[in-house]
Amino acid sequence: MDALKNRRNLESKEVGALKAKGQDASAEIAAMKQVSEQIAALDAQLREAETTREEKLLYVPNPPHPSVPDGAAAESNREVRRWGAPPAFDFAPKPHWELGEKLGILDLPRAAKVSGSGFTCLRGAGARLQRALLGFMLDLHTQKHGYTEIWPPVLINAKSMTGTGQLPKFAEDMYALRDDPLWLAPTAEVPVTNLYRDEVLRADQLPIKLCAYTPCFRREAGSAGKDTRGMIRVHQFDKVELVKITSPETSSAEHEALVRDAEAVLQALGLPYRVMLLCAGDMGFCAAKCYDLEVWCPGVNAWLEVSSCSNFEAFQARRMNLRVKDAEGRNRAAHTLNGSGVAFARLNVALLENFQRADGSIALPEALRPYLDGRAEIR
RNA sequence: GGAGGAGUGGCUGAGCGGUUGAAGGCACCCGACUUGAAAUCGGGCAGCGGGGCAACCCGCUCGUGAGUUCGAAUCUCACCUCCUCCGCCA
Repeated sequence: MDALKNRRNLESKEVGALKAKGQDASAEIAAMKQVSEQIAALDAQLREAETTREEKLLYVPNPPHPSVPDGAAAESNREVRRWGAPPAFDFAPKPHWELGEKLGILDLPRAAKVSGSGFTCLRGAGARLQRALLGFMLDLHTQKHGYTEIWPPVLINAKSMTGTGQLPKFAEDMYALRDDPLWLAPTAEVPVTNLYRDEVLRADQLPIKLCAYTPCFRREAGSAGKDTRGMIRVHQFDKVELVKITSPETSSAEHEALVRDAEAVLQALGLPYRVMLLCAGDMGFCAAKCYDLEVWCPGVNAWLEVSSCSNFEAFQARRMNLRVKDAEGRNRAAHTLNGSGVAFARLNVALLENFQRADGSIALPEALRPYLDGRAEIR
């Protein structure tokens, strides 16, 4: 193939030289025409084979990191550590939907009227609390953890969705627009990581640490009937996301640090949680290793996932052609990581259920008060 | 949405069918001059993939993709992005 192309290149130059001298080159031209036809045929074959191969590769999941435990489902996840103690109540703790409704801060019936089931509407102090959480989390990550704040688009094209691994396999999990080839972001991971798609980064730019607040949209296809009450599993929720782009050498350490950054949110709010290392079977398609942060929610009597911190290693970087130039000047796939820091909906659940009092009012954590004009409770 | 214009190396900017992978400038690197620096002068300097111990060699790349041609940065078509003006609009 390359040899044929080489011949065409060389002899075409000769044709040019002959013509420049005013000589006849029709014999050479005829020969080259044949060569060009051969090249075109081979080229088409090669392209087709490569396209087929790449399409198939897009469906191959990321192999788990060696430190990931075996196992098919959540039962095999390993608890790594636990922080805080579940609160002791001298009354029966209520679930968040009862608390929220009584306080007039959560209006699920009207949200269903506007959009449908699986949507929430917060009101008054509930809405105000979101604004406080947003400021609190972003300040924590930008001021204490060294992340740069990003405010990205949330309507996403197919290339970006493929880059982070949502497409082509998970198209049915996402909302698509009817008239434009765009998708609603299921997580800020997509727009934020894809900011660097098709780039070659210098080692001295790394690690890149970004955080972003965005709404997130998920169809939750296939999870019908699960967690249908309240605001545990909804189609639209808000999230502060942490994203890192690192060299292959440092991604593992950066992953651990990212988990700690997410934990810092829960610690500052005083919410009891545990860190779970997911087993191979419970991890997503893209991750090489993943920790979940699960916060204790006494009202629903369950540990709820408020953050999922993944190291994708080179998986996403290869899909999005994101590379790092190493010391020898070679380009290698970067490593990408992300984790929620943290998701709002379930955080609300945790705040309401953990800090509820017998009379149905809610005590607000100290750390949030500067963001709430000093307010200490919702009642 | 309508009408125009533009996309070339890290940046800028020429080229508009035939040794052009691409002039010039800036930036950068090496060297000379200098006590040092600046200025000046000389030299070097695109990326990706493949082959070789190496000197080097080959292929691809001028927004993307198709096409015309023996040969395309240069011609044709489609798409994408950006800019200007009009309309609409938070």
